[in-house]
Amino acid sequence: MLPPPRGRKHLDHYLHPLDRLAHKLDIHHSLSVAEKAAIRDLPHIVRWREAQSYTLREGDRPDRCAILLSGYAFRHKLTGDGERQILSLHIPGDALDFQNMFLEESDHNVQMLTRGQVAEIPREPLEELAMNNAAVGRAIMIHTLVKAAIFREWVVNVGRRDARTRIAHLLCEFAYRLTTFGQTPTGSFELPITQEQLADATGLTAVHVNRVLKGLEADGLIDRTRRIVSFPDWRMLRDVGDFNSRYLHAPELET
Amino acid sequence: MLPPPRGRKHLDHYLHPLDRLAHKLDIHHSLSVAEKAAIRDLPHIVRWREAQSYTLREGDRPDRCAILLSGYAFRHKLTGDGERQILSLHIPGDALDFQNMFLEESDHNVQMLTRGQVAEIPREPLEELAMNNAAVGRAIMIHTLVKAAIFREWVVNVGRRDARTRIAHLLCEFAYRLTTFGQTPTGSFELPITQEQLADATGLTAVHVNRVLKGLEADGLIDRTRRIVSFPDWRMLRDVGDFNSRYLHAPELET
DNA sequence: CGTACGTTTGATCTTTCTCAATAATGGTGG
DNA sequence: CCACCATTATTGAGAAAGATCAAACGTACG
Repeated sequence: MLPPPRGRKHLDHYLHPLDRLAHKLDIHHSLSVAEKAAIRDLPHIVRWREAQSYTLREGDRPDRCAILLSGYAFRHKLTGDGERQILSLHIPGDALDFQNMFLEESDHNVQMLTRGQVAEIPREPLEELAMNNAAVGRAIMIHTLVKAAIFREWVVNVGRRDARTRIAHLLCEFAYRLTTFGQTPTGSFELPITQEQLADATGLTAVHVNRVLKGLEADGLIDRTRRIVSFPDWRMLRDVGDFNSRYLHAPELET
Repeated sequence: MLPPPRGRKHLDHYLHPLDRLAHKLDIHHSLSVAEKAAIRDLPHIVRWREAQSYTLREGDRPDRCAILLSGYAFRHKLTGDGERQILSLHIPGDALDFQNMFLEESDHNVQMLTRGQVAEIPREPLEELAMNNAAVGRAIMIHTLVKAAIFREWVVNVGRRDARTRIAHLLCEFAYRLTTFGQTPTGSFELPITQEQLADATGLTAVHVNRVLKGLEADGLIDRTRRIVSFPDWRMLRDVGDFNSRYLHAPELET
């Protein structure tokens, strides 16, 4: 699930871009072939985005919704002191801002974590489809509600868990979502994120994140190569991270 | 905005119960008279709920949605260690679980903070109205999105603000929501919440909350009488709490 | 091969937590 | 209205998780 190296052909090349979205919505609320086709037929533009580039900024009033097709993105907000809190991590197939269909002004930022592709759908036709096609509308509502459930779990994570548990939980969530919704084969997972970003996602400092990661590694819970993390023992990490997947409202994982 | 004393007539007596909901939805997305009437005509049962009683429990699969009519409620989740994190506070007119219309299993608990009334609407007719009446559907979507925006702000609050700012922010949010959506006259606000609940909402301990509250009081930012807090200087508290109302997507306040 | 960015480590400091005891408060029954 | 009980608030002392500061080390990439 790493972003494609520049210039190399990516698997996605063989899929229609919006199939990613249709597939993800379909997992929570199954859609007919016609409904999936209606999604695929939405007008859209596919763009490559560089790492760190902004998809959305606080205060913007965008007239389109972005769907992440490849690579990773994250959502964040800044405090008055300029401190950053990362609010969510996004994987291919995620809608980065369905919110824009209904709220005027964005209250947060969305930024690419890695290089990747984004499909931009104009607000109007997407909204029309959502309102006129009951199943699609329902699927979008469900997607939104699951995102809200994830925000709630993040409040718990940051508010009531210690550093080690917090980081383990974040890693578990990411792995779980990748396995359930992504094209990733089961087994090992990777996350190209800096320790500073990890700190901003967990409400810690980069220095402390570093120490916790080393601790998890020393205990055999994670393996690290550069900015990439993999998990040799899912079940153990899940226990350490106090991770229960109920809030993701997704099909159970085997493992 | 305190809950009505038992046995005394409450103002609400003179309103149709679901007007509260219609009014709140109307603020974010204006509804016609007919649309508001359609909401009012939804089948429902009004119940009194005692303080501390549960409206919804994690794991439940409810077949109705609850609307808070009077009193306050809160949403929370427990960690594996049994620690509680409060996720949101609710004021009259709030939908306590629109989520139930679309997701099977609840991933959190909702509990009454004070005694109050709740209207329960069966899932089916509510869902039907939402799907068939575009404006109502849109209004419900917006209500859901604003709730999600509030969860995001809570992640920021708990993740990246110090104790004093955190508590001041929570108080500001509550006051702002009451003023914007409630029937409360401007000026002073009250919140019947224990310090332990405040601690669970801010990711702190009750002891520390106590110290912070005394500090805020000593600095003239809040007044306290028993479990009730009021704010003599809104603007100052807003600055201390790093509070910016953008995320509430509500009309600006005068003050 | 030098620069910029990210990681690692040590030493020290602060906020916040923990534990424990005491004081208020609110509600209840008499 | 009063005494009693349970909950909540308050306060102090000590401990600890995590933050801060500062420096050294790696690595990627132009």
